[in-house]
Amino acid sequence: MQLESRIILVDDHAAVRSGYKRFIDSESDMVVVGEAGNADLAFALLKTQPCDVLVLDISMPGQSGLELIKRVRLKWPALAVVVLSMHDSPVVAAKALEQGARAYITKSSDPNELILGIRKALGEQTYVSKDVQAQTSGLTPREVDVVRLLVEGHTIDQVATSLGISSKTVSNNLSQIRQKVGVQTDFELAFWAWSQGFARKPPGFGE
Amino acid sequence: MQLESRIILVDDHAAVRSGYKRFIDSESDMVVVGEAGNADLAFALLKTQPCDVLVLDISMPGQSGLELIKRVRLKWPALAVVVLSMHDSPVVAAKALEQGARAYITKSSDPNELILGIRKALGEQTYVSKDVQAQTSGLTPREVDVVRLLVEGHTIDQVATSLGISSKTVSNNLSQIRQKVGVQTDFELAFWAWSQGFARKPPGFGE
DNA sequence: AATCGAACAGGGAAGTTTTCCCGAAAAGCA
DNA sequence: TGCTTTTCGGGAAAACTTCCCTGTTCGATT
Repeated sequence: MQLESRIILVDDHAAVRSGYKRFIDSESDMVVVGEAGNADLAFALLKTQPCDVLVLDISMPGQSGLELIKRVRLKWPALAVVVLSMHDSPVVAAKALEQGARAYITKSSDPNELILGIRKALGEQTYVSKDVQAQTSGLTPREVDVVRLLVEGHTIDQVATSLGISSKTVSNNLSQIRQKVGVQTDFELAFWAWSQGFARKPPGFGE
Repeated sequence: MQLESRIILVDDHAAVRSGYKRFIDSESDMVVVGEAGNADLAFALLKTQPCDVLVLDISMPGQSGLELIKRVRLKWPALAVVVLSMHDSPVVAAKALEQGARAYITKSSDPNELILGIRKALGEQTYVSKDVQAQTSGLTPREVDVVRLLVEGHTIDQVATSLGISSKTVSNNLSQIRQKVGVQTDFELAFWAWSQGFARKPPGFGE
């Protein structure tokens, strides 16, 4: 395995690509090795340029990103595909994942969400950006943050530190989450989160 | 689906079979529809008698139960197989599950463990009797009870009630369990338990 | 521009739980 | 029949949860 994960960016606006490119390249272990402005160019590029992750906008003129995913997955089934989208709709996200995408990130998300999505995709996990997850779960984006970190095995204090808020607030959040989700115990919450696709497995657990 | 699950019992001691038969038949939704004293007879019986669960001793004269499982699974891959065994060894249990058994129950277990194992097997879940689970997990049998109920979504009070002990004790047990397992939070414990095959999913969660 | 509602952060206080420590009864071995 | 492990729970201090309430911020109306 090489040091850096090679990424190809597909988006019809060159300006958007360059913004994301700058951001991705600033990650020490990721590098953008190619760009394309539409589905056909992307497909052609993939034939000559090996890469680890394909990041693509699903709404492009010409062939849609969704179709491109399908085409790409037929030829390179193992390639990690991360979808960028303007829409924060759970339905669209579900379609993308159904088509074989590993992550679905809205463009209005913090760019770090894209990085996180890429990492999850590289690790063969799936990821949906916070705003979309908030909708499907009925939680607020912040609550999504909290529950995600918690079910990954972090303590309340660790979550508080990593979010830069007090553990009192995290505690209050957790209460609210339990309320909204309708569970009594953290065990139930863990399985709920799991069934929602929040977290696959906490670090260090097999199967 | 018929009202009663049809069960075939395989064990070389007729007395043992009749003991288990009586116990199984006393369950309102289970019925023993056949018995066999060795692997070959069992195989022959299966050809003529449709059934839902095969309950068999793995240590029998002639062809071993393990080999019978393999043979049976080749011909009826969907049949639920529950293994009865004298050995409380995790290694033997693992071998049985590897061969395709859904449950592994020691003969020294409470007969209710067998019933539970049959139910889990019918539900396409796996199950290992408490004494074996205690060994693989490093927990005491009681702790296994507690963690099992908890991760299935019961509250501490519910667990206390259903075990007939005080919730103070269950709390103390849970602390001890967290300690032994080496986890900080209930979320981690949930996933640990899951990875150990303690509980599949709590009631009411899909996928 | 002013307003409204939702999300977010966290303090206070009461109540509950956890944790740690300990002792006693029961079970299980040897 | 002793010896060890397990089980059960009390007590006390520490920690956490819950409920309520105050402010702030921010995006969306009107």
